[in-house]
Amino acid sequence: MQQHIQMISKYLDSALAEKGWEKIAETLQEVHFKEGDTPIREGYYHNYAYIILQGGARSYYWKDDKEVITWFAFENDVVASLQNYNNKPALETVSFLENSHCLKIDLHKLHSFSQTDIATCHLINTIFEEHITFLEERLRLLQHNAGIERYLYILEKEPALLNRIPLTYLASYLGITRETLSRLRARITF
Amino acid sequence: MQQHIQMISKYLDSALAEKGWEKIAETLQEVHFKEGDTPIREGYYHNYAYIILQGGARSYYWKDDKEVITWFAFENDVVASLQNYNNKPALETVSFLENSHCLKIDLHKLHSFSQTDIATCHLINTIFEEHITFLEERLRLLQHNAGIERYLYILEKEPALLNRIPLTYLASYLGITRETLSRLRARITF
DNA sequence: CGAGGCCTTGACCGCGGTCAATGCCCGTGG
DNA sequence: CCACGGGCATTGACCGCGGTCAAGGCCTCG
Repeated sequence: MQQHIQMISKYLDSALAEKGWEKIAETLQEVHFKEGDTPIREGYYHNYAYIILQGGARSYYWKDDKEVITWFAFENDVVASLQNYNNKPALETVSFLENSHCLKIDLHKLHSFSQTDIATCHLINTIFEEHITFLEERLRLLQHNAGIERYLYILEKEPALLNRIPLTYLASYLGITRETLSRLRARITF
Repeated sequence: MQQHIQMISKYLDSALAEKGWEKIAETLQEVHFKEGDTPIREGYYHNYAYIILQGGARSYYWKDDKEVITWFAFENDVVASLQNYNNKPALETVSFLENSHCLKIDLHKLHSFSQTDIATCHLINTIFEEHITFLEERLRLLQHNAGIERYLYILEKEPALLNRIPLTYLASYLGITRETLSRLRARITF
């Protein structure tokens, strides 16, 4: 199980320092997903979160008849629905982009550990905080920036993303159409 | 001090059930702000959060030479900078919209209580969770909705907002210009 | 009564959405 | 080995939403 803890490299430093992962790490199980697998579905309850050891996933919801992508997750990221954690149906669908290798976290156990184990409670705090930082940065990007600035932001901050996802997904993530993204890219190249 | 706890009505039910507020409540102090007071400033450290008992505030940052408003807070809302909580300079400025009456929370104490007191740790979890829900809803609003839909959302979900803030602020909050908001409103009225 | 803050309205135009056609890459099957 | 089809990206034509700049109206306060 120590091996699992070592794999959770992203939260390792802060969490192990307070022995935060030890309790939940004992319950972790390794699982594999294939490209296209969709463990978490909008409107449904799902009792697990996942840490991606190898692979990638995306989260999206349906607006009118189109998918709107809200995030991507890759190695060392946590994949979960906050609603599921609170015993409610998910608001988004999570689908794997690649064949993936994950650690499975039981949400009921995590929730109940956090009631009595302060280290687990801190662990959740850390994950929440990181998610808030991500969301606030994303809101800054979307609230008052033109399409070109949104794309340049990805080029600068997440260039690796371009090699792992279709541009159609990136466009949705940036809140623009695939055609507009295509034109923005053409503008930059020449 | 029990009086303070009773005033924190928004988090009272869940928090008091686990005695979450008791430790930090002993350190709360009542403070008053005047319209225009700006306790939290972009780039600066500020050691307090506030619960608004009466009044209102807004948070914003500077983009180019314009203010971009990220949230409003009124009665029973918590006003704080997550960066300040983590001992870093604030990313946003918080300014009071009205003469306000607040409870002041010492962030250092809150942080240190949360290290040993699991109830305080849960309290922070609750506040973080609520903030995540707020941010995710806001991202849905901004990522793939036209101006008119954004305004209609406020009309439906937060109609009281219209009576307390200038339309210029609302426009910024919705990610559009004041002129566009004005035209949208004209379209709806007739 | 004048000044300033806030909202509205007008003219103009560029960004970005929609619809449709075309190009490119690659896997599959004849 | 080549031909076809499907998935994805690009490009074009068109146009409406929303940004910018500027002017004008309304209300409040000094």
